[in-house]
Amino acid sequence: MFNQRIKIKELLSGEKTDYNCTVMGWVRSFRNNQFIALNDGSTQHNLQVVAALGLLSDETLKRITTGACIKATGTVVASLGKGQKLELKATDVTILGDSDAEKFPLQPKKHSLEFLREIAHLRFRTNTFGAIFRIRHSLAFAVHRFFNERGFVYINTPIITGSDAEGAGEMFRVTTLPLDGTAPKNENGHINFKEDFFGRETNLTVSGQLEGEMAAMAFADIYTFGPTFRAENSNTTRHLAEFWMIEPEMAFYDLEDNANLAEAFIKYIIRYAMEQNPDDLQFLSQRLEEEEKQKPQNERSEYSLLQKLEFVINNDFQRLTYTEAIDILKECNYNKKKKFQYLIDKWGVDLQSEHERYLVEKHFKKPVILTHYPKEIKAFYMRQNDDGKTVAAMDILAPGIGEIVGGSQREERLDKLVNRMKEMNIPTEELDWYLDSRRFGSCPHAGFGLGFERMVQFVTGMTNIRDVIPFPRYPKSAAF
RNA sequence: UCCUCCUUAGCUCAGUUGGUUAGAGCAUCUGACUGUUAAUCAGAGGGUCGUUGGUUCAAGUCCAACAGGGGGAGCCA
Repeated sequence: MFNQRIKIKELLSGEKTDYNCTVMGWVRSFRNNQFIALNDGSTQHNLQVVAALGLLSDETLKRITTGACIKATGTVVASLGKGQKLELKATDVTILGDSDAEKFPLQPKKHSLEFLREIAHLRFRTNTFGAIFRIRHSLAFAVHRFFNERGFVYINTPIITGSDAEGAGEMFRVTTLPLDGTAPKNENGHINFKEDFFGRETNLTVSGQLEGEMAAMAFADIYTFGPTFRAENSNTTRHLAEFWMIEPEMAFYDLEDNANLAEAFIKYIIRYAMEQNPDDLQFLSQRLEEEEKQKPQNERSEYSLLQKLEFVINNDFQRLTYTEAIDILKECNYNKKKKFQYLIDKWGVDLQSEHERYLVEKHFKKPVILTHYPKEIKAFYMRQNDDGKTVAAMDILAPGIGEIVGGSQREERLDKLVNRMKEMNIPTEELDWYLDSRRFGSCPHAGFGLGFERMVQFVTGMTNIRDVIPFPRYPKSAAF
């Protein structure tokens, strides 16, 4: 009966003392041959297990090492020491799993994030990653809660897709055909995918949006939350080859409704994490402040992580159009003094990250919702505005992260959609099923995609996206 | 993919203008101490200086290529 254990979070949050219980967890440090700092992942805090001198054999004492898994039974008492309110006065300590002190890579000291990334299978056992993944869980849970409260239907869109016409990025091929050159060929000498498992070319999904739109044409409000794959050779702190994306799609929403939902959604899940994980956020906030102290003064941020989150949930996001943004950028000192690597000279250019950062971090100092982009730099399915130049697109830019949401009102008018697809050389035959939604009961609708890891980055303050997903996948890396 | 920086003990780092036997803290091991908070004190072990090639009387130190990592850019969420 292992489940008679009490979780350390529950034990430490109680006011009650002088009762017997059993805890199980992993040793963080062992001081003075008496004091075991024990963590079971339920909370940031360790439980101090006190094994009185003489209670345990020398042989057992030697096996209580950093990383070892133990079971401790005893009495919960008010602590005599200063660092904690409660502690467990042990009557018995059993070793469940040894951890060779000479080989276990984690020590009771600070490790670099780079080193921990190399031992991703063990980094869950550190304070920092414990906090990150408990917060990640809360955010994921809050995603479902938010949409459920609003009557959205959770739709699972396919991970293996047949459509290769979305143009959302490079894709990973899915096939069971042999790679040694013996794959069946057709009369042109190309590989004959009719003989492949699915009888056609298939890939891992780059977005569930098109399928999501089909469901929105029946349930009105839906969302997806699943893994997404991009085979781009991106080596940055904000890209992964495998990441999780949330894509709501709403019938009877225009661009403004869409932006309102996105803003409310982001604030809701941040607030939920702040309520559920105050200790974890406090820890990460302090950790960042210490890191900031290493930096020169002018590079330090004005606000702590907690202050930043507080500010975001209590203030409106700044909304402006692409055209307004270009005007601001054109007139700003950075542009005039040629501090931008890419100078803003004319309407129609795509914004570089330096421009997005200027708007968000220097000019407005808050999250920004940019709308009405030129149609040339956006996807085919976005609704064309009456000016003939722009589409009803919407990007949300977050300080320190950049684009966290990309969305739009969708083009619901069949003729306009087909024309745009032809202009952009997107084969309409491949997406005939998608066009059916515009043939049969089409309606105004909108949606967006939110990169879950980028959201976790924003809330935890982690600067590298590889540190907010348990086992990151990126070019030349799929260990574990 | 491009630009840039880095690679010295298990970890974090120092190592002078190229010059004898490459150092520290933590970790590990041995011992001491025992209400400690990354416990403390004493001692010990631990290195193919990322790899390969080059320059030189002499390379951890200079040069080149490759590998791995960080940061930035592009692609985007």
